[in-house]
Amino acid sequence: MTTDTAPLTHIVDDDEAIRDALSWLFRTRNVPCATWPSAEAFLEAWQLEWRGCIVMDIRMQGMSGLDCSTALRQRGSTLPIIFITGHGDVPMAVGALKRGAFDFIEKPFDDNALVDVVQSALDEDARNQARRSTRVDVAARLEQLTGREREVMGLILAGKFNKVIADELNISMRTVEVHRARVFEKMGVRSAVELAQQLTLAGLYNNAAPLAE
Amino acid sequence: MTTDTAPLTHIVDDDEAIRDALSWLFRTRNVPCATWPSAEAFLEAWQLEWRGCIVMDIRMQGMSGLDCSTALRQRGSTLPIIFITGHGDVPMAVGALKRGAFDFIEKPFDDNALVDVVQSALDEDARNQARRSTRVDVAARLEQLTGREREVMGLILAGKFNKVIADELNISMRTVEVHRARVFEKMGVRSAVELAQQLTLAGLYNNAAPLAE
DNA sequence: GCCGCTATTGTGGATGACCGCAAGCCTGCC
DNA sequence: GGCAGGCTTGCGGTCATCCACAATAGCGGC
Repeated sequence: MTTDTAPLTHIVDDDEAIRDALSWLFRTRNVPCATWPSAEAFLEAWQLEWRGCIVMDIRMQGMSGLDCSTALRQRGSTLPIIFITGHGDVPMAVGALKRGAFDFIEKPFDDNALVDVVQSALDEDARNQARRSTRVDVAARLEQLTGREREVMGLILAGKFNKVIADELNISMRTVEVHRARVFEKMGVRSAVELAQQLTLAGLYNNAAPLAE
Repeated sequence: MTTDTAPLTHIVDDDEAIRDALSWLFRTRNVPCATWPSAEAFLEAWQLEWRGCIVMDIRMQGMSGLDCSTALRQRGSTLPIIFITGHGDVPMAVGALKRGAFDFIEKPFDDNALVDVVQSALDEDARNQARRSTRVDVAARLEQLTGREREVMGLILAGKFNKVIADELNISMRTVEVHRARVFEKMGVRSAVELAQQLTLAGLYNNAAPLAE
């Protein structure tokens, strides 16, 4: 549980000279970083909890940077990725960005510009972190619910009265009350309003209440 | 109120030959389109309600495509913009995409590819439309609320009891009830739960209820 | 068989939400 | 001055929610 989740800038490049240069650059600017000699090495070590950003060459021996980013996204990573390339073209850059890359920089690059970009990538990751952690938290709470409780919760969020819920589930009102109380307890809220806010905010329950009239 | 809101693909280019070619291409593919000889002309005619997408040359006489997109965004347009360029470079493409462009295509382009991109841009606009219209709708309803009603609504969304709200506002419970009813009525909901969902979904009220424990 | 978890139900009471009816006060506008 | 709109309040009643106390029952695991 003592996982190191401090933001880290990951340098992924198969060229040792570049790795060293970037590493030196970031360290002198007080940006904590780590280096990886290949996409494969990084992918293997990568953990979902990692924060920070990735500075990766797009063309490498073995797995390409683009494929690496695809693999990361599939595994749920949201780390901002900054691609670096020596022989990039417009379609490649467009493709990378449309797939969610944070930036795409050509070599040779300006040291200050790169550090600035990394900084804003770190900022973005920090911002994402807040949202993500509430979502994870809410999802964990949802996991604790029993089937019946989830069922009742759905009907509560549909704005139905306990009486109606009881009818629909063919159980007594009292039972609904019990489930309702458990749902509130497990979800850590004290009212249906808070419950609705929490789930809607986390994007885990889009009831999309139709507007009247 | 009979504004024409049918999706339209706007071609903005100062080269008449290109306009004609694109116009012909889209028409033969059953993609309704309109042409504009300059960014200025388009900007002047543009209406917030317009739907569809924009295919625009990035380099034109007078205002550039990039500046035009900036102007459009400032005025609230969310129309997807596809840039076309004959002399683009990577930084230009990256800049355009990071500012929200939908795509960035180099000349010469493949007809089929362009039509595909336009199609997906139109799809995206249609998707956005749903979200936007509910947000606009909710915003309009919020406008109708009186100051006091907004105040009460805030406390309702904070999950407080009428009694507490009455205390905090130094008014009677009955008054709170009246405001509460008016809020529900004007917002077109029938319960606090629906209210919370509607506002949270529209992103117009982020109460960010803190998780317990 | 006992334990833990889940689902179920009842009674009765306290508290809160919602509503119709009625009405007083103040402000800005014609 | 009258009128509209907003803010205020009281009364009395209905309906819904929440909760403590109490209890039954099925299911899977030790």
